[in-house]
Amino acid sequence: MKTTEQLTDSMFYIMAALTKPRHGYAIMNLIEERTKGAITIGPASMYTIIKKLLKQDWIYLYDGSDPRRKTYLLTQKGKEVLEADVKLRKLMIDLAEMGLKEAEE
Amino acid sequence: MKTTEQLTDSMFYIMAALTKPRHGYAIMNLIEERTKGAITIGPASMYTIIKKLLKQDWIYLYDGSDPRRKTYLLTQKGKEVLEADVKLRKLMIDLAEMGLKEAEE
DNA sequence: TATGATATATCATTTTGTGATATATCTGCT
DNA sequence: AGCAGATATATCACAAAATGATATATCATA
Repeated sequence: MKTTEQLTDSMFYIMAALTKPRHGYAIMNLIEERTKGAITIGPASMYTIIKKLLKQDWIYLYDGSDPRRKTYLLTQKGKEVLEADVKLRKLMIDLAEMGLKEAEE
Repeated sequence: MKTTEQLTDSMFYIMAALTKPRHGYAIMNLIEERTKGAITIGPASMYTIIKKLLKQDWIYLYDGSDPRRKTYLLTQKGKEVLEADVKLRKLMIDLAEMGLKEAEE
């Protein structure tokens, strides 16, 4: 799938959680809670993706004073990328729903 | 990312197009058109994923009489999987939007 | 003082996605 | 008739992404 700059699902979920400063472990729990366990991101994925997001400058280390609780936050650029992604995702969801409705008739 | 049975983005896009009988090439074009080129799925991804969806019984060969135009359609199971996925995706989008709104204040 | 929760990290493997390429038909143009 | 470009499917070899397993260390509490 090629896009202007589309996020993978995991990236999306993590970035969606980083509109507020949070650390990796908190994000994992947040996602699990909010989706009632339907979506789980384990530590391997979590920290791998955080690294990637840092490299892209979509998130930054908000508070690293305590190495056991490093919080991250979206950069301006990251916020924009997330916003654009939300739009695209909404579009595809609308289309899927339209199709599903039709299919029921 | 572990989920009950979460679709990857590409799977989602393709399945969303298969609420009506369509063949691979048509799906590629449809996705490109509908997203104004923002999302592109090339032939390699397309036919690889179709195979996978067939194996999962989420789609089936709707009309294979013309080998140059094989149309596929969601199975009942596939429809259910897609519906569940739409719900999850909507949930995460809502959360992302909520966060983004907060972040602007 | 042991147990479970909190927290981060990485390696090796698996899973997923894709660029390149091949093949063949069909349509419209000259 | 001959050719170009669109239509359509397919696969291989590689790249990118995600993850299970594992390791490490701290903190709370029973």
